[in-house]
Amino acid sequence: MSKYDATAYERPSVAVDLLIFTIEDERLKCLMIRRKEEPFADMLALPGVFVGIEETLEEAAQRGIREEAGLENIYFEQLYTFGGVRRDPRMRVISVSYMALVDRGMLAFKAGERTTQACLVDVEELLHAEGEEQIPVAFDHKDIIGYARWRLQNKVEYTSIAFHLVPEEFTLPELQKVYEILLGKNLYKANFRKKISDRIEETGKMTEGDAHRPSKLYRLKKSEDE
Amino acid sequence: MSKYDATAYERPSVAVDLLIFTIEDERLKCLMIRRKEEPFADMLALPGVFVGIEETLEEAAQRGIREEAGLENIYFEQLYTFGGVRRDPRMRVISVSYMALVDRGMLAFKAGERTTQACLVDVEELLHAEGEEQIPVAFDHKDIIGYARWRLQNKVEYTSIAFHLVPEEFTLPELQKVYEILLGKNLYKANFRKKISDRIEETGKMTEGDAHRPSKLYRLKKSEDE
DNA sequence: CGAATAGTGTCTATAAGACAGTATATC
DNA sequence: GATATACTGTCTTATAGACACTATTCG
Repeated sequence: MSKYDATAYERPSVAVDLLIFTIEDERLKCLMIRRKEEPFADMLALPGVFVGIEETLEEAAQRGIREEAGLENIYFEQLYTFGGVRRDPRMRVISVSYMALVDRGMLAFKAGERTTQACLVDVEELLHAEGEEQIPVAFDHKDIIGYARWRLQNKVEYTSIAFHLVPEEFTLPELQKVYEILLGKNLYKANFRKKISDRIEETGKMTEGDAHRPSKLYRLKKSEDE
Repeated sequence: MSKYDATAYERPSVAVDLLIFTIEDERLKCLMIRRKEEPFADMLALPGVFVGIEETLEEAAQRGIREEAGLENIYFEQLYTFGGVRRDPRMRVISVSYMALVDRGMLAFKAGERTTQACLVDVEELLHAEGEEQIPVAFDHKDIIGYARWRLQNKVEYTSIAFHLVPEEFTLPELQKVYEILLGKNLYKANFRKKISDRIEETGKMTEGDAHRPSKLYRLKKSEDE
């Protein structure tokens, strides 16, 4: 670091790309934007912002989440930094990706609706569709989503990250469904409950109005988390 | 991304900082450089290079490892990207950190010796020394090392990352010692062997010349790893 | 043979997995 | 009572942890 004068070098642009995940209709979805301009016009892309010279990476991510999704104070974490030379055909852009998780109820727009630009894209479809059905994705954003999907699956197993995808008060069947979606497999009720029992506490409330036995509402216990 | 013209913005510099870890004298050590210039003159710092405009992050990391440690083809992985606004008092520098692991035998310089600039610093000492004994570290590099230390401890538990810290052919007592150093606790021989038995294979060779029972030499089995 | 380190067998405790049963709403 | 979903008990299996024992080299 000491032997180079950075001012003499041509500098790349630094951007923050955002992966805002949620669960909708029992599917994992990612917030994406339909591009209006070249390159990749009319294709789907991750929302992102350039990092201001007086702004930390976290601040840039937070700003992006606010500007692109209208969200404040949601959970997010740095994912990975992508630095391929020709990721963006216009110029060199290094992209620090941040992954955010949010309960569907926090998102402003309604199911199916596409706001001016933003829409929720089914992650498995996007990643695994073949041939005709393949969804065109701009830049290297499909790779980024694939990496995030992988990390999410891993982190579900050893952290409480899944709790960010349900409301503050949730039922166990609801939470279990989120785990099943992220893990891609079904779980046994009894075992699931044993596993998470020490991370939750009862609210005293119950669900109402369903044509079957009501469910207890829980919340995440204080301490730990990630 | 589409609504901004990045060329209009002032751009940060992008550097790669390198954490090159090894085991020496049964201690985890990190390769560091004594700075000769301000800021932080005479303090220890992580080696690093600026990312060239036609160079991927991985290429920059690889180049740094070659230039600063004389190493080729060693294991490394991206760690985290640090983007605080005043990390470097001279200018805005965003640093993508890479963590490399190498067997002590691969490093050119001898124990205790300090090459022109490079030396091996005891990680626990650097992180936990208090008051008088505290080791002055430049920039936010102590935080970076602390983060790497934490990640290393986690990854030891669920990956084969520790194998990069021993020679290609190693004994189980030797490998166990590395695990103990990274985990910060002692392990039972029998249990350790059970746990890793399916990741290793015998070479057929044994250690020689010690005043006690010789030890079998193993190598990492193909497949998996991380 | 003693010192030193390498290597193994086995019991116990804890967690993961599977499945069957009971409970409580609405209609 | 039928249906639908919530919830619980318990057996089995796999894995982690603790400890005692045997093995092989040198001097």
